[in-house]
Amino acid sequence: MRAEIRDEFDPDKIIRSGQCFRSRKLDDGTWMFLSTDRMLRMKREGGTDPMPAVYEISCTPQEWSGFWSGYFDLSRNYAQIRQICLEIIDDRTDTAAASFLRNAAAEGCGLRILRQDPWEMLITFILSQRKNMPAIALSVEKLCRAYGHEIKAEGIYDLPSAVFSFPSPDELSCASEPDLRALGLGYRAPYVTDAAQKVCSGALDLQQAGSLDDEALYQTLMTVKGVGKKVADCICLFGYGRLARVPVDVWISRAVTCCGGNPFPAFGPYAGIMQQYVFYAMTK
DNA sequence: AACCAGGCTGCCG
DNA sequence: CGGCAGCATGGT
Repeated sequence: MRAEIRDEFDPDKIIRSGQCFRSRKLDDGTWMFLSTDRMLRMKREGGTDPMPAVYEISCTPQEWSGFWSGYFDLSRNYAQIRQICLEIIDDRTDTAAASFLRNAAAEGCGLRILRQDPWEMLITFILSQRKNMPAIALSVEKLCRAYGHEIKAEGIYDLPSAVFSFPSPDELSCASEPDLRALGLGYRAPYVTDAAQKVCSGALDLQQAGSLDDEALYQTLMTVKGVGKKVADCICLFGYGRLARVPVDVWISRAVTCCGGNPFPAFGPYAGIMQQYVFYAMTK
C-alpha cells in the first residue's frame, strides 16, 4: 500500500536513535522495521525534498492503521511539540545551555518516540547496560536467532538474509542461564531469566502494568532483577509511551553537566522527547 | 592495546 | 541512607 506522512518523520534518524536495535536500512534503500514478530518494509517515493512524504509500504491498510501507525506515534504532532520545546528553550536565561538545547532540538527533527512492545523493551534494555549500540544490536540479534522464529518476507520485497522474530516470553523461557551466557550475554543472563520467569508466571503482567500511572509503572518494572532507574525509564518511554520519563545514562548525564543542571523537568509532559533529541545529538 | 559502553547489584561505611 | 567496586563482552 501507499501511505502519506505529513508530520516530521525521518526513518534514518529513528533507526540510529538508540530506541530500537533490530530495524535497519537495507542496501536497496528500503527501511525494515521490526517489532516482536512483525516486519514492515517501507520506501520513500517521489524524491526526498517535497512534503508531504509518500512511502510505499509492505503491509495492508488494516495493519498500517491498526498497528504501525501507532508504532510510529503518528497521531501525535511532533512538529508542534518540537516548537513548544523551542519556546521553552527560548525562555532560558543561560545562553550557553539554551544554544546547546536549541541545536539538539534542531538536529532531532524527524525523530519520534516509537511505541514498542513492553516485553521486547524489557529484555532489550536489560541487555543494553554497559554496551554501546552496535554491541546491543549484536546481542539482541543473537537472542532472536536462538529463541525467536523466522519471519518470511511479504509481497514484492525480498530479504538479504533470514529475519527472526523477537522471542516471546514462552519462547525465551526455554533458555537457561548457562544457555544465555553461552550466547555472550555475560552477567545479564540471570537478569533475562528472572524477567522471563516473572512474566511467564504472571508475577509481572506487562499488559496490566500499562494501566498504572508513571511512578507505579516505574516501580513495578524495577522489581525485575537487573532493571534499575535507567532501564525502567527506557521501558516506560519506549514501551509505554510515557513521554515525561527521562532515562539518564552516561550521555544524558554529560548533557546535564554541560547545561549546569538538569534541563529536562522544564519540558514537562514532553521531557522524554527532548531527552531523545539531546541523546541523538550527543551520540551522532 | 587500553579504555569505554543507553547500569545494576551487593556491600561497605 | 549514599558511595563505590565488580561485573562479561564487544567496539573503538
